[in-house]
Parts: sequence; structure tokens; C-alpha cells
Amino acid sequence: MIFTVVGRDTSSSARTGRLMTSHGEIETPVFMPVGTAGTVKAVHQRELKDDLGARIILGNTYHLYLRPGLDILSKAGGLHKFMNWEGPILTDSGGYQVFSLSHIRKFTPEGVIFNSHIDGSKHLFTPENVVDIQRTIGADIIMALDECTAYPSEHSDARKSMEMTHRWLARGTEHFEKTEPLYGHNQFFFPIVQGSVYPDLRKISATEICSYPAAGYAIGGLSVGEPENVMYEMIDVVNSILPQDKPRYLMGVGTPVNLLEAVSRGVDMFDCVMPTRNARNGMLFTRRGIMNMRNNKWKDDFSPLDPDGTCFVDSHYSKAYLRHLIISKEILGAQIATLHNLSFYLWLMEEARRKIKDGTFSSWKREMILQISERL
RNA sequence: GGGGAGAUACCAAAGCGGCCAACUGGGGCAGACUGUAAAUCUGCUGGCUGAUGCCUUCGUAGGUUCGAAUCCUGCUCUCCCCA
Repeated sequence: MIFTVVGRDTSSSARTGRLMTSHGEIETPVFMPVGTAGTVKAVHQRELKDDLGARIILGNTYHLYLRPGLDILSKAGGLHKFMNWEGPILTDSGGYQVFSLSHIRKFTPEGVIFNSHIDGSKHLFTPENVVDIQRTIGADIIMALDECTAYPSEHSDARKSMEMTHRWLARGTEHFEKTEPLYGHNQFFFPIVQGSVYPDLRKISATEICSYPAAGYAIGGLSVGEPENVMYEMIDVVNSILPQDKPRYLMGVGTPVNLLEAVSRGVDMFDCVMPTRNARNGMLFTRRGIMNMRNNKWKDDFSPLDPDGTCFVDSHYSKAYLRHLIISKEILGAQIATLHNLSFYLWLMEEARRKIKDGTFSSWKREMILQISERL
């Protein structure tokens, strides 16, 4: 993968760049909407592409492997064709499910045994077969199997967890190198830094994963409950070690403020369920602040959803109408709210790229954070 | 006209002598949500109070009882069956 830094902020570590994949070019910093099960929930692929301008989306190894399963994905010719998404896709390895489904998993020397959350059946994930599964899915960027260390964790536990991630990385990398993409387009394999909230471990981990000549590097195990300033500190520690000329992907983060703080620390790629999940739960992010659409105060506010918004739903529907839809649990409410939130996240990154190029990123960021933190 | 059943908080509906300011569901109000087991989850929902607590409530008016949403009597209303 070719990654080119095309602009740098002068007063922070923020940079803007271009990332080439077989399915198109991505400008960074970029937010990648999460589409766990082969769908960004509540958003049509055409809306994703045409209305939102999303350039790359996520899928999830664990979910797609369980359903529809590899047989179907293989017959479909990969996830791109299956879901009719022509842009780049990144798949998470299932490492996060090792963490979030911890009560139905068991570690073995080989890998991690899971009980399916769907039917309870047993499945084994190994650093190797997770590469194979992601070959079958056919994502442009695939992730190493890691363990997202729980927070809080003792230093000794965090170290053990990190070391397992490193051992898995060695095996996963070897397997990745001796296997081939299945659908005629390139795939890139990203290792993941762990180390919990311990700077010494983060340094060890970042140094370790940099010893692999990967196309890009991910920072995992953050925004799992630790204070935000600790997360920022870890990003600083890791980014001081990760190579300048490779994309950096902060996994699972985060709030709009988190994104801006991480961009200013040199992060290039983000994904998070927050804009989509919170949308379905009635929470809207706007450049003037956060709105809980279920709140009584919107019931007769017929003004546009978001007068500053860039998505057509922002000017075509009122706050009162969306509140009605959300409260009535109407499907359209989830659709409108999700379109809005994703368009806000994508706008925020687009604007960040522009400000980095302009050389005004830091002052813009400062002002932006004040605005978007308001509770409306 | 005769017989029967019932009236409980915003709605529905438990409770049938003290553990009841009253189960539960809905509705309402608010909060949470960060590589999605989430169109989910949590809290509150008579009044005053930070809490303990106090005050006013179970159609209505009386009565029995140390004590009543719960037992008795009258009244009002609703529903069902027969004529």
C-alpha cells in the first residue's frame, strides 16, 4: 500500500495524507463507518457512497464468519461483491470480540475458543485462521488477531496480554506472507499495538510491531474505560515510535473530541460505532454540540435538524419530526439520525484535512472542541 | 325489571387485614453508549426532603379493627347475562 503524507500541521503532529488501495484512494485523516455484519446499520450502500461520501468502511471477521459464513462469502466472490460496496473495506480480526465476549471464550496455546453468541456453538480463532477468514472476506486492509486488554489491568497482566498479542502477530504475519489474496486485489495486514495504560509497555509494543514491515499500524486497547488524558498520553507514546511514513489507525475511537485530539497527535484512521449506535439511540452530534433527540424540549421545534449540516436530512427534516420518529421507534428515525451523525463525523475529518493543509488546524481544533462539547 | 361481575396511581393490571406509596407492563422524564451479542441498557415516575422521615392516596360516604386498597353497610358509576 502506498501512503503519502501530503500536508503537516506546524503546531501539532497532525498530518494529512493519501492512502492507495485496490478499491480506491483514501484521504486521511479518515473516519471509517463501522459495518460489522456487512452493513453500516440503517444506511443504504448508495447513501453511504453518494450522500455521505464515505470512502472506506469496516466489517468484522467474527460476525461475518458466523453469519453468513465463509461458504457464502466465498461463493459471493468476497464481501465487496456480496454487499455491493465498491470502495475499500477494512476488517477487524475478531480481537475485539476476544475482549467484549470474554465470558464465552477460552484461551488455548493454539488460539482462542469461542462460543458463538448466536447458537452457542464452539469455534476456534487462531492468528492464522483469522488471516484465512479475512482472505475469504476479501477486505483491503485486514487486522492481526490481538487481545484488547481489559481496563483496568495490572501491569503484569497487561504485559502477558501484550506478549500474547505479539506472539500472535508473529504467527499471523508469517501466515499472511505465505498466503495470497483470493479475488485479485491487494490486501494489507496491520499489526496492533497493545500495552494497556502503561507507557513502558506501549513503548515495547510499538517497537515490537514496528519490527514488522507492515503497510500500516494500529493502536488498540484504548477507549476501554481509561481516562481520556491517559488515552491521549498512550497515543503520544506510541506515535513517537511508529514510522512517520505509514498510516496509523486508532482502533475503536471515538467521540468527535477524541478524533480531533488524536488527529493532532498524528493519527490517520479511525473507526467507531458511536455515530451509528448513538444515532439509533437518539443522540446526535453536531458542530454546535450534542443533542438527545428524545428530550422533551425538541417536541415542537420545527427548525431544521442541523442548520449547519452537510447531509440532505439536516435541511429536509425538523428536530420535532426526528424526535417523533425516534420516540416512536420508527425505522426512519434510525436512518435519519445515522445519516446525520455519519455525515458529521465525515465532515469533521474533511474539515480537519483542510485545516491541516491551511496550517490552521490547531486553532480550529481548539474552537471546535469547545463547540462540539456543548449539550444542546 | 331480574341476576351477576367490577371500580387501584397518566393507561392497563396485580394486591384481597399489618412486610403497601402499593408487583408488573405500557406511557412519560432523564441518563448511558468508543475495533457493534445494542433500533440497546439504566434510573426516576403522588407531594415535601440531601437522606432518614413526614404528609395525602386504591369510586364515594360511613362502619368494624390496635391497624383497611384489602372486612361490613349505604350511595354513585361501569360491564355482562336474562327479560
